Amino acid sequence: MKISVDSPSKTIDLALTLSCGQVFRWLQYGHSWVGTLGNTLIKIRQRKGYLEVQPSNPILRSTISDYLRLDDDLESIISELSGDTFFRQVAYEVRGLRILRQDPWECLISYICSRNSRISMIRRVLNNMCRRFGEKVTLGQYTNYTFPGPEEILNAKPSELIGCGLRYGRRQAEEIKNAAELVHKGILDFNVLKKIPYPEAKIELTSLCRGVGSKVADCVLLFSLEKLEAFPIDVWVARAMVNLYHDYLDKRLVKRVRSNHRLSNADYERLSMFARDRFGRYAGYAQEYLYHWIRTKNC
DNA sequence: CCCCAGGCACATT
DNA sequence: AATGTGCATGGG
Repeated sequence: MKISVDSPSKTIDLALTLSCGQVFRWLQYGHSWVGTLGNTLIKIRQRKGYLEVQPSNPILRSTISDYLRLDDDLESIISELSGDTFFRQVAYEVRGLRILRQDPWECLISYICSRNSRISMIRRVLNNMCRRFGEKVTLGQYTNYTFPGPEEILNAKPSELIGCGLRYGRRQAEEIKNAAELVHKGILDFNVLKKIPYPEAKIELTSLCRGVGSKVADCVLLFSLEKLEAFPIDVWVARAMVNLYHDYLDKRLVKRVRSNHRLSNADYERLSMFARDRFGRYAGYAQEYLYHWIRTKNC
Protein backbone atom coordinates (compact mmCIF):
# COMPACT_ATOMS: atom_id res chain seq x y z
CA MET A 1 0.00 0.00 0.00
CA LYS A 2 1.26 3.46 -0.92
CA ILE A 3 0.28 6.65 0.90
CA SER A 4 1.26 9.86 -0.82
CA VAL A 5 2.90 12.53 1.34
CA ASP A 6 4.05 14.56 -1.61
CA SER A 7 2.75 18.01 -0.67
CA PRO A 8 3.87 20.67 1.82
CA SER A 9 0.79 20.15 4.02
CA LYS A 10 1.47 16.40 4.25
CA THR A 11 5.17 16.67 5.01
CA ILE A 12 6.35 13.97 7.39
CA ASP A 13 9.64 12.68 8.71
CA LEU A 14 8.58 9.15 9.61
CA ALA A 15 11.71 8.20 11.53
CA LEU A 16 11.62 11.38 13.59
CA THR A 17 7.91 11.02 14.28
CA LEU A 18 8.15 7.41 15.46
CA SER A 19 11.36 7.80 17.48
CA CYS A 20 10.97 11.19 19.18
CA GLY A 21 9.54 9.79 22.41
CA GLN A 22 5.78 10.35 22.02
CA VAL A 23 5.26 6.63 21.33
CA PHE A 24 7.42 3.81 22.66
CA ARG A 25 7.07 0.54 20.80
CA TRP A 26 8.12 1.10 17.18
CA LEU A 27 11.24 -0.80 16.16
CA GLN A 28 13.61 0.15 13.37
CA TYR A 29 14.93 -2.46 10.94
CA GLY A 30 17.18 -0.78 8.41
CA HIS A 31 15.00 1.77 6.61
CA SER A 32 11.76 0.20 7.83
CA TRP A 33 9.72 0.62 10.99
CA VAL A 34 7.68 -2.15 12.56
CA GLY A 35 4.90 -1.74 15.11
CA THR A 36 1.31 -2.72 15.79
CA LEU A 37 -1.97 -0.89 15.31
CA GLY A 38 -4.78 -2.81 16.98
CA ASN A 39 -4.24 -6.47 16.07
CA THR A 40 -2.25 -5.70 12.94
CA LEU A 41 1.49 -5.65 12.56
CA ILE A 42 2.56 -2.76 10.35
CA LYS A 43 5.80 -2.45 8.42
CA ILE A 44 6.28 1.01 7.05
CA ARG A 45 9.00 2.67 5.05
CA GLN A 46 9.38 6.22 3.83
CA ARG A 47 10.16 6.60 0.15
CA LYS A 48 10.47 9.73 -1.93
CA GLY A 49 7.05 11.38 -1.81
CA TYR A 50 5.15 8.45 -0.32
CA LEU A 51 4.97 5.92 2.47
CA GLU A 52 5.11 2.21 1.69
CA VAL A 53 2.98 0.22 4.12
CA GLN A 54 2.81 -3.54 4.56
CA PRO A 55 0.21 -4.78 7.06
CA SER A 56 0.05 -8.33 8.42
CA ASN A 57 -3.64 -8.46 7.51
CA PRO A 58 -5.95 -6.22 5.44
CA ILE A 59 -6.24 -2.73 6.83
CA LEU A 60 -7.80 0.51 5.63
CA ARG A 61 -5.53 3.17 4.25
CA SER A 62 -7.30 5.63 6.55
CA THR A 63 -6.19 3.65 9.61
CA ILE A 64 -2.62 4.59 8.77
CA SER A 65 -3.25 8.18 7.73
CA ASP A 66 -5.39 8.77 10.84
CA TYR A 67 -2.65 7.37 13.06
CA LEU A 68 -0.05 9.61 11.43
CA ARG A 69 -2.42 12.60 11.56
CA LEU A 70 -1.87 13.29 7.87
CA ASP A 71 -5.10 15.29 8.17
CA ASP A 72 -3.11 17.93 10.07
CA ASP A 73 -1.96 20.62 7.66
CA LEU A 74 1.59 20.79 9.01
CA GLU A 75 2.51 23.80 6.90
CA SER A 76 -0.24 26.01 8.28
CA ILE A 77 0.21 24.71 11.84
CA ILE A 78 3.88 25.68 11.79
CA SER A 79 3.19 29.07 10.30
CA GLU A 80 0.59 29.67 13.00
CA LEU A 81 3.10 28.70 15.70
CA SER A 82 6.11 30.58 14.40
CA GLY A 83 5.34 33.90 16.03
CA ASP A 84 8.89 34.60 17.15
CA THR A 85 12.33 34.11 15.64
CA PHE A 86 13.37 31.65 18.39
CA PHE A 87 10.56 29.29 17.65
CA ARG A 88 10.86 29.67 13.89
CA GLN A 89 14.35 28.21 14.19
CA VAL A 90 13.12 25.34 16.38
CA ALA A 91 10.33 24.52 13.94
CA TYR A 92 12.80 24.47 11.08
CA GLU A 93 15.15 22.08 12.87
CA VAL A 94 12.41 19.54 13.58
CA ARG A 95 10.47 19.87 10.30
CA GLY A 96 8.47 16.76 9.48
CA LEU A 97 7.78 15.84 13.10
CA ARG A 98 4.10 15.06 13.55
CA ILE A 99 1.98 14.39 16.60
CA LEU A 100 0.51 10.88 16.33
CA ARG A 101 -3.10 9.91 16.99
CA GLN A 102 -2.49 6.99 19.35
CA ASP A 103 -4.91 4.52 20.85
CA PRO A 104 -6.09 6.15 24.12
CA TRP A 105 -5.90 2.99 26.20
CA GLU A 106 -2.34 2.17 25.21
CA CYS A 107 -1.39 5.82 25.57
CA LEU A 108 -2.85 6.04 29.07
CA ILE A 109 -1.05 2.94 30.31
CA SER A 110 2.17 3.99 28.60
CA TYR A 111 2.27 7.34 30.32
CA ILE A 112 1.23 5.95 33.70
CA CYS A 113 4.34 3.77 33.32
CA SER A 114 6.45 6.73 32.15
CA ARG A 115 6.45 8.57 35.48
CA ASN A 116 9.88 9.78 36.52
CA SER A 117 11.44 7.17 34.25
CA ARG A 118 13.35 7.32 31.00
CA ILE A 119 12.41 6.44 27.48
CA SER A 120 14.63 3.36 27.26
CA MET A 121 13.10 2.06 30.50
CA ILE A 122 9.54 2.82 29.43
CA ARG A 123 10.14 0.95 26.19
CA ARG A 124 11.33 -2.06 28.09
CA VAL A 125 8.44 -2.14 30.55
CA LEU A 126 5.84 -1.80 27.78
CA ASN A 127 7.46 -4.40 25.56
CA ASN A 128 7.60 -6.78 28.51
CA MET A 129 3.89 -6.22 29.16
CA CYS A 130 3.05 -6.87 25.51
CA ARG A 131 5.16 -10.02 25.37
CA ARG A 132 3.57 -11.29 28.54
CA PHE A 133 -0.08 -10.25 28.04
CA GLY A 134 -0.46 -9.36 24.35
CA GLU A 135 -0.85 -11.55 21.28
CA LYS A 136 1.94 -12.47 18.94
CA VAL A 137 1.64 -11.11 15.39
CA THR A 138 4.02 -11.83 12.54
CA LEU A 139 4.74 -10.64 9.03
CA GLY A 140 7.42 -12.61 7.26
CA GLN A 141 10.54 -12.41 9.39
CA TYR A 142 9.07 -9.74 11.68
CA THR A 143 7.45 -10.45 15.02
CA ASN A 144 5.64 -8.10 17.35
CA TYR A 145 3.01 -8.21 20.10
CA THR A 146 -0.32 -6.42 20.41
CA PHE A 147 -0.92 -4.16 23.36
CA PRO A 148 -2.99 -6.04 25.97
CA GLY A 149 -6.54 -4.75 26.42
CA PRO A 150 -8.22 -3.79 29.71
CA GLU A 151 -9.52 -7.36 30.18
CA GLU A 152 -6.05 -8.88 29.93
CA ILE A 153 -4.73 -6.36 32.44
CA LEU A 154 -7.65 -6.99 34.79
CA ASN A 155 -6.82 -10.69 34.81
CA ALA A 156 -3.11 -10.10 35.35
CA LYS A 157 -1.57 -10.68 38.75
CA PRO A 158 0.05 -7.58 40.24
CA SER A 159 3.25 -9.56 40.70
CA GLU A 160 3.36 -10.31 36.98
CA LEU A 161 2.93 -6.64 36.13
CA ILE A 162 5.63 -5.71 38.63
CA GLY A 163 7.85 -8.31 36.99
CA CYS A 164 7.67 -6.33 33.74
CA GLY A 165 9.89 -3.73 35.41
CA LEU A 166 7.52 -1.02 36.65
CA ARG A 167 9.33 1.99 38.07
CA TYR A 168 7.17 2.10 41.22
CA GLY A 169 6.32 -1.55 41.65
CA ARG A 170 3.11 -2.52 43.38
CA ARG A 171 1.73 0.98 43.56
CA GLN A 172 1.94 1.36 39.78
CA ALA A 173 0.55 -2.12 39.17
CA GLU A 174 -2.53 -1.08 41.15
CA GLU A 175 -2.82 2.12 39.13
CA ILE A 176 -2.77 0.14 35.89
CA LYS A 177 -5.37 -2.34 37.10
CA ASN A 178 -7.49 0.54 38.37
CA ALA A 179 -7.41 2.13 34.90
CA ALA A 180 -8.33 -1.21 33.31
CA GLU A 181 -11.33 -1.51 35.62
CA LEU A 182 -12.52 2.03 34.86
CA VAL A 183 -12.36 1.39 31.11
CA HIS A 184 -13.88 -2.09 31.38
CA LYS A 185 -16.84 -0.79 33.39
CA GLY A 186 -17.31 2.15 31.04
CA ILE A 187 -16.69 4.69 33.81
CA LEU A 188 -13.78 6.03 31.79
CA ASP A 189 -15.05 6.54 28.23
CA PHE A 190 -12.46 7.80 25.76
CA ASN A 191 -15.08 8.66 23.14
CA VAL A 192 -16.66 11.07 25.60
CA LEU A 193 -13.29 12.58 26.51
CA LYS A 194 -12.60 13.19 22.82
CA LYS A 195 -15.75 15.29 22.51
CA ILE A 196 -15.62 17.44 25.64
CA PRO A 197 -13.32 20.50 25.94
CA TYR A 198 -9.72 20.19 27.10
CA PRO A 199 -10.09 21.60 30.65
CA GLU A 200 -13.01 19.31 31.49
CA ALA A 201 -11.37 16.25 29.96
CA LYS A 202 -8.24 16.93 32.00
CA ILE A 203 -10.20 17.18 35.26
CA GLU A 204 -12.04 13.97 34.37
CA LEU A 205 -8.80 12.05 33.72
CA THR A 206 -6.90 13.28 36.77
CA SER A 207 -9.79 12.80 39.17
CA LEU A 208 -10.78 9.34 37.90
CA CYS A 209 -7.41 7.71 37.31
CA ARG A 210 -4.98 7.09 40.12
CA GLY A 211 -1.44 7.80 39.02
CA VAL A 212 -2.55 10.40 36.49
CA GLY A 213 -1.58 13.98 37.31
CA SER A 214 -1.11 17.09 35.18
CA LYS A 215 1.76 15.80 33.06
CA VAL A 216 0.43 12.32 32.32
CA ALA A 217 -3.05 13.69 31.62
CA ASP A 218 -1.67 16.26 29.18
CA CYS A 219 0.26 13.53 27.34
CA VAL A 220 -2.81 11.34 26.98
CA LEU A 221 -4.97 14.29 25.93
CA LEU A 222 -2.46 15.48 23.33
CA PHE A 223 -1.34 12.15 21.90
CA SER A 224 -4.64 10.28 21.85
CA LEU A 225 -7.66 12.46 22.67
CA GLU A 226 -7.58 15.25 20.08
CA LYS A 227 -6.52 18.01 22.46
CA LEU A 228 -3.80 19.75 20.45
CA GLU A 229 -3.76 22.62 22.94
CA ALA A 230 -2.47 20.32 25.72
CA PHE A 231 1.12 21.19 26.65
CA PRO A 232 2.80 18.44 28.70
CA ILE A 233 5.74 19.76 30.70
CA ASP A 234 8.58 17.54 31.86
CA VAL A 235 12.04 18.71 32.94
CA TRP A 236 13.18 18.99 29.31
CA VAL A 237 10.27 21.12 28.12
CA ALA A 238 10.63 23.30 31.21
CA ARG A 239 14.30 23.82 30.34
CA ALA A 240 13.46 24.66 26.73
CA MET A 241 10.83 27.18 27.83
CA VAL A 242 13.25 28.78 30.27
CA ASN A 243 16.00 28.95 27.64
CA LEU A 244 13.79 30.62 25.05
CA TYR A 245 11.43 32.72 27.15
CA HIS A 246 13.20 33.57 30.41
CA ASP A 247 12.49 37.26 29.87
CA TYR A 248 8.74 36.61 30.05
CA LEU A 249 8.79 34.22 32.99
CA ASP A 250 9.00 34.69 36.74
CA LYS A 251 12.67 35.01 37.73
CA ARG A 252 12.36 32.57 40.63
CA LEU A 253 10.70 29.99 38.36
CA VAL A 254 13.57 30.37 35.90
CA LYS A 255 16.05 29.88 38.71
CA ARG A 256 14.26 26.78 40.04
CA VAL A 257 14.19 25.13 36.62
CA ARG A 258 17.83 25.98 35.95
CA SER A 259 18.92 24.54 39.28
CA ASN A 260 17.12 21.28 38.49
CA HIS A 261 14.40 21.54 41.13
CA ARG A 262 11.39 19.28 40.77
CA LEU A 263 8.60 21.14 38.99
CA SER A 264 5.89 22.11 41.49
CA ASN A 265 2.19 22.12 40.60
CA ALA A 266 2.24 25.89 40.73
CA ASP A 267 5.17 26.16 38.32
CA TYR A 268 3.56 23.58 36.02
CA GLU A 269 0.40 25.67 35.84
CA ARG A 270 2.33 28.89 35.31
CA LEU A 271 4.33 27.45 32.40
CA SER A 272 1.20 25.82 31.04
CA MET A 273 -0.76 29.06 30.98
CA PHE A 274 2.13 30.94 29.40
CA ALA A 275 2.50 28.29 26.69
CA ARG A 276 -1.17 28.20 25.74
CA ASP A 277 -1.25 31.97 25.74
CA ARG A 278 1.76 32.14 23.43
CA PHE A 279 1.12 29.17 21.14
CA GLY A 280 -2.67 28.88 21.15
CA ARG A 281 -4.68 25.95 19.80
CA TYR A 282 -1.60 24.09 18.51
CA ALA A 283 0.46 24.45 21.71
CA GLY A 284 0.89 20.66 21.76
CA TYR A 285 2.81 20.76 18.48
CA ALA A 286 5.01 23.52 19.90
CA GLN A 287 5.63 21.35 22.96
CA GLU A 288 6.72 18.37 20.90
CA TYR A 289 9.04 20.52 18.85
CA LEU A 290 10.61 22.10 21.94
CA TYR A 291 11.00 18.68 23.55
CA HIS A 292 12.86 17.22 20.62
CA TRP A 293 14.87 20.36 19.99
CA ILE A 294 16.21 20.70 23.53
CA ARG A 295 17.08 17.00 23.77
CA THR A 296 18.96 16.77 20.47
CA LYS A 297 20.62 20.13 20.96
CA ASN A 298 22.22 18.98 24.20
CA CYS A 299 23.14 15.42 23.30
C1' DC B 1 28.90 6.20 46.31
C1' DC B 2 26.59 9.98 43.75
C1' DC B 3 23.01 11.81 40.32
C1' DC B 4 18.96 11.72 37.46
C1' DA B 5 14.96 10.26 34.30
C1' DG B 6 8.26 12.32 29.61
C1' DG B 7 5.81 12.71 38.30
C1' DC B 8 2.19 11.50 41.58
C1' DA B 9 -0.02 11.50 46.18
C1' DC B 10 -0.13 13.03 50.44
C1' DA B 11 1.61 15.55 54.66
C1' DT B 12 2.99 19.81 56.44
C1' DT B 13 3.27 24.73 56.71
C1' DA C 1 -1.94 27.90 48.09
C1' DA C 2 2.77 26.64 48.27
C1' DT C 3 6.40 23.58 49.48
C1' DG C 4 8.48 19.10 51.12
C1' DT C 5 8.93 14.07 50.92
C1' DG C 6 8.38 8.91 49.93
C1' DC C 7 8.17 6.12 46.27
C1' DA C 8 12.11 2.58 45.04
C1' DT C 9 14.27 1.08 38.94
C1' DG C 10 18.36 1.10 36.58
C1' DG C 11 21.93 3.55 33.88
C1' DG C 12 25.81 6.95 33.77
